[in-house]
Formats: sequence, C-alpha cells, structure tokens
Amino acid sequence: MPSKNIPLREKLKTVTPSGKKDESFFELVFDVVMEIPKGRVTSYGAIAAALGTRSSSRMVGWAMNGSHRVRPKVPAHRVVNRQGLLTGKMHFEYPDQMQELLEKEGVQIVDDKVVDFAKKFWDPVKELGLE
DNA sequence: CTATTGACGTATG
DNA sequence: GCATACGCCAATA
Repeated sequence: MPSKNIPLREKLKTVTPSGKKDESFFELVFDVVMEIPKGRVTSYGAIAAALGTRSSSRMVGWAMNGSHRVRPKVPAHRVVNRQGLLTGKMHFEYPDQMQELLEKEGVQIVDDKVVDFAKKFWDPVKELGLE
C-alpha cells in the first residue's frame, strides 16, 4: 500500500507557491526527512531530487530552518550536505547536538563529517521509489 | 518593486 | 583541493 509512496512530485505541483501554508515545500521535505531510518543519513540534494526539484537543494535547507517549530520531531540531524558534512549543526539548540544525536544512533562523526557516509547514505528517491 | 542571503550542488579554472 | 560563478526559489529588509 503505497500510502507511504506519496506522490511528492505531484503534490509539489499542486502546491501553490506563496499561496498557503498547508502543504508547502516544507511539508514535503519533512515527510521525507521523517522517513529516514535511524542510523542513516541523507543529503539535501537527495531530498530535493526526491521532490523533483533537484536543482533547488537550497530550499530543502531552508525548509529545515523551520523544522524546529514543526510538529513532533523532524530528524534534521540526519540531513547533511553532499560531503557528509554537518553544515547545519550550528542551527540546533547547540552546535554539538547534531553530532551527539548522530553518534547516539551509531553514526560516527569525525571533524564534523559523517564516517562512511556512502554506507550511511539513505537515498529517498530509491527507498521511497520516487522517480 | 529590487537587493541580499541562505542548513546546497554543479560546473569551471 | 580551493576560488569563483551560476542556478534554484523562498524569506526578509
């Protein structure tokens, strides 16, 4: 039951830009991020690709900016840049929180970078069967 | 309205 | 590997 296989791309198209806050770009990003398994990480570009806006990876990061005030919990700490670098760590409650959370899940961090990023990488496009 | 910025990515030199 | 430029789109001033 592809209930989880939400047509994000279609959803995105139906979204009215600068329209309402119902299902903005942010929600789409959050949906994907919350699907990230524990101990895994993904990149902004991957999420953007999953949403069909491969080139708009920046918007993904921007969406995460509001992840704080968003419902229950968005594991933003599992989202890193393509280098596996914890670029957004400074946006958490405190810089080291991101690293702590990741290490707590079994993800080693060295020099603000994910160890074995290739192995830990979780591709939303492939896992969710998008595109 | 324009200009700037941003938790990015790719291309180019 | 580093610097620079561009794209992409939304929020903010």
